[in-house]
Amino acid sequence: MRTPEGDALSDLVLDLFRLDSLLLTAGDRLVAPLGLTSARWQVLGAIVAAERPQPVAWIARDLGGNRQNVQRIINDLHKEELVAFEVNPHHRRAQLVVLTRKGQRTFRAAMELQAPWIDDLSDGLSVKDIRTVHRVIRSLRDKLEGNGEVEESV
Amino acid sequence: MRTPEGDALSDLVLDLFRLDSLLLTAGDRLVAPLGLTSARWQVLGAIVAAERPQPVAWIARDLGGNRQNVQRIINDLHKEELVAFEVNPHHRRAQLVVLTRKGQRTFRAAMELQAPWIDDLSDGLSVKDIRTVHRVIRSLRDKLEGNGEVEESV
DNA sequence: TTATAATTGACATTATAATGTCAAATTTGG
DNA sequence: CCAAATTTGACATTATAATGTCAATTATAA
Repeated sequence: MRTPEGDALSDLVLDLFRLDSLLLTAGDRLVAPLGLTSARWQVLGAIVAAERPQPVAWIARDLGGNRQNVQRIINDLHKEELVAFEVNPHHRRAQLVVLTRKGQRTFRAAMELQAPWIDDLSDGLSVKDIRTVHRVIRSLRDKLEGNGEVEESV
Repeated sequence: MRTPEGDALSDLVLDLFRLDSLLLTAGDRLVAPLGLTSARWQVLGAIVAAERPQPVAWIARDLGGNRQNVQRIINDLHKEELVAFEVNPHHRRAQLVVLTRKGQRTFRAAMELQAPWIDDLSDGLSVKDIRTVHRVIRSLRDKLEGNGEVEESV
């Protein structure tokens, strides 16, 4: 009915869902003392990771999340003064999102909490296997992101 | 700051989140014609996977989801006559959840849609690598589920 | 048996996420 | 320069998920 690869991947998917939910919950617990959640942490991370300040819609695209939700999260972060908006020379309405001092401190604190936690979580695994996992995950991700775009050759 | 394993795992996590969300969305699209969603499909799967009919709370535990949400989903499935409740000889209130004929047909139809889809998704990957991924995922899952229970030896 | 704790479904409330629409602003193509 | 398409943030609505509480029921232990 299915290929051996399809079977193996099928077996994997449910555990993947479960792991995802466990990671989110663990992340929530980890950074709760900082007033963060997994979602907020991820948004801060996307802002840090970007080379230059971006408007909300771009950050949402980077995250693969939907625009309105990311907007809400960033507005929340703004209320708590973790991010600020800067004038965008290229767009009057779409302001650029940057971390405030407080935002930088909070993000750094989160990463400092993360280090021992992820070290412990990875204990017993080999870098080689983790890389294999990463490669497969990326491959699946890429395949799913190429939304069946059958590009018409002009 | 982090071990090499911790670093590698860190790199992995964000892609894992993204993949998860892509898989859920793809699943939603796949089974939408059947009136299902990823969440409903998963609940049906848990009912099928269990050896014997279970009350809602047990299914929720199997799924690692929260009880109230699973209850809501199962009530929805009940309204659409995909599941039915049976008297539980061991508990007056906690009825046993079973699939109706329609539920069985729908679940089977979902799996038939899934087969070619997952075959295609797994194309290009080796069973060996997929199994490695599964093993690592399971290991992480187990570690996160053992909620720091420092069992006291009596 | 009795009392104490744990489980379970129902209900209510809140939080988060997803979807759709709109007007302002920008970009694109001519 | 102009018109059409796209992007963007704001807003509203709905859907889904999470959290807390309660009474009924069952399980456990004394």
